[in-house]
Amino acid sequence: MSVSKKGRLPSGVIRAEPVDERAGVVEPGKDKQSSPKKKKVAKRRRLSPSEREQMILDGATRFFADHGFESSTRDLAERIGISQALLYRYFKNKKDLVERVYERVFLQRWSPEWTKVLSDRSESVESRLKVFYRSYLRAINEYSWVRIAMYSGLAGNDLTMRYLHSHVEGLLELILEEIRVERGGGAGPKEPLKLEQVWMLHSSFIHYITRKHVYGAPVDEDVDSVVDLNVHVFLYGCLANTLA
Amino acid sequence: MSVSKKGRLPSGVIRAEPVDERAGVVEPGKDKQSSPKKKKVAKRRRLSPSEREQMILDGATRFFADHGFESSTRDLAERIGISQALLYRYFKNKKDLVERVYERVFLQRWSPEWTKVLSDRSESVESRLKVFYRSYLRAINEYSWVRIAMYSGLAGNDLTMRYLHSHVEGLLELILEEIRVERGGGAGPKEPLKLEQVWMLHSSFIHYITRKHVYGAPVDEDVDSVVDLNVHVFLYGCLANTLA
DNA sequence: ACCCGTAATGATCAAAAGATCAATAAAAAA
DNA sequence: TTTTTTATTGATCTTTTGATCATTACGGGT
Repeated sequence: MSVSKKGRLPSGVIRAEPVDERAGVVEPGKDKQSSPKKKKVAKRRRLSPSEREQMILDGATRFFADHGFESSTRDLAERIGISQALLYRYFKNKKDLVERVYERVFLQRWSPEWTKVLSDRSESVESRLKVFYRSYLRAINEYSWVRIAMYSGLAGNDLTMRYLHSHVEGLLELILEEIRVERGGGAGPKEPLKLEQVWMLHSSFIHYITRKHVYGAPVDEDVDSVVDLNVHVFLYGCLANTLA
Repeated sequence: MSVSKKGRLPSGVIRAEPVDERAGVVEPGKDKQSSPKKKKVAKRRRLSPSEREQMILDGATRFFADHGFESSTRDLAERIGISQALLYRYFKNKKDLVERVYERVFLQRWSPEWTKVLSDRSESVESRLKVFYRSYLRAINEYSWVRIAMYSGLAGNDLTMRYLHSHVEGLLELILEEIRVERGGGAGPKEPLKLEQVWMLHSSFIHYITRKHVYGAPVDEDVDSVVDLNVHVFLYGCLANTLA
């Protein structure tokens, strides 16, 4: 199943981050013929290896986010505006390119600040959670991230899954602990708060960006207010549940 | 990128519903040779067209859920235990087969009861929500459903997205209305409950099954208690938020 | 303006994958 | 049993796709 030349995006998906095709290639005065057919006659451009590599990674990230990692290198090359052969000068093979895209998308997007924010007991847990999730969503509420995370999850990519899990789970355990501490020695808890409950809050945000970027659904675009509301509802719900 | 013969499942994914390979083919007395190599020498079996079609659809559903719709018809045929050519006797082409899988997975799994349950004002909203979500999860908390929904969402399948959306959104609006009614003329609401809030509850369940079936993460397996807890937390959280 | 190193490409190959069809062989009909 | 029907398959065709390489031509250095 190949990707047709035009209409590359799945119909129905609202592109959250429009990116012009042939990203990076500027090409000012190019009107040889007014192209009766849509034949690309782009003149060959030489870039420094590092520039070209970045351009390819950018294009590949977006392209794979759109169509998944099973799409062909030919379509990818066309999308970037280079020859297919060139891909293999910069990447050993397709698998290698895919790995690089994974890294690029995931490993760069984690802020060590988050642990600090969540641990800062001079602020209320509610406040900390709001700050954290605003920041967290600013980091991951992005077309390529969401879709590639989903594609790689479905593909069972070990690196991705291990990464997503250990890291996220760590934060959630921290959150759990902080809530417990703030509840403190109050009236005896009816039930101890469980990790699965913290997942409830987290899930609401993950699925929020999934609806937006995977299902192309219309969502409340005011991310911050969604964060504040969900955190608030969650905390007070927990209060009602864990206290007598 | 083909699917290797052994180890078809993405490593790391915990199969929630183990299904034996070559589903449906029983083959009682088949010990011609004790197969020095894993060469399939299965004797040719004739089934009625309807039986065979079902078998193919079953196999395809599971197979595509595992590996996505880009996987080859050859691997699919091998998995089912038939020749690749046979697929094309029952389905015009691959696209056609995929469509049938979509239908099978989605269109059959909606219960008209849900609207009734949610509308029954002789019960509390909390009780109704718990009953509904227990039933809803029993319907969709299933490996094939979750993964195919995700694959088709990523692919931008129109049918799927329209289906998921209009249907689900309808239920959520109903829930929203019922909560508003139950809140009724109490102390003036601080803020009117918004649909995005109901999504918070819904999301927690969707992501719960996504963690399980897409990311292969360990989750609290007691679905009913997760439902009860999340519904409870959500409702009391809303109460705190919408009432003065 | 002219080299020349190398970025970039077109041509090409082999394997994979969708699709077709004549030949085969179960199972029902005779 | 023999015949008939048609479900099933192996062989094969075409297209797609990952990957390679000799050739081309851009642009910095002189």
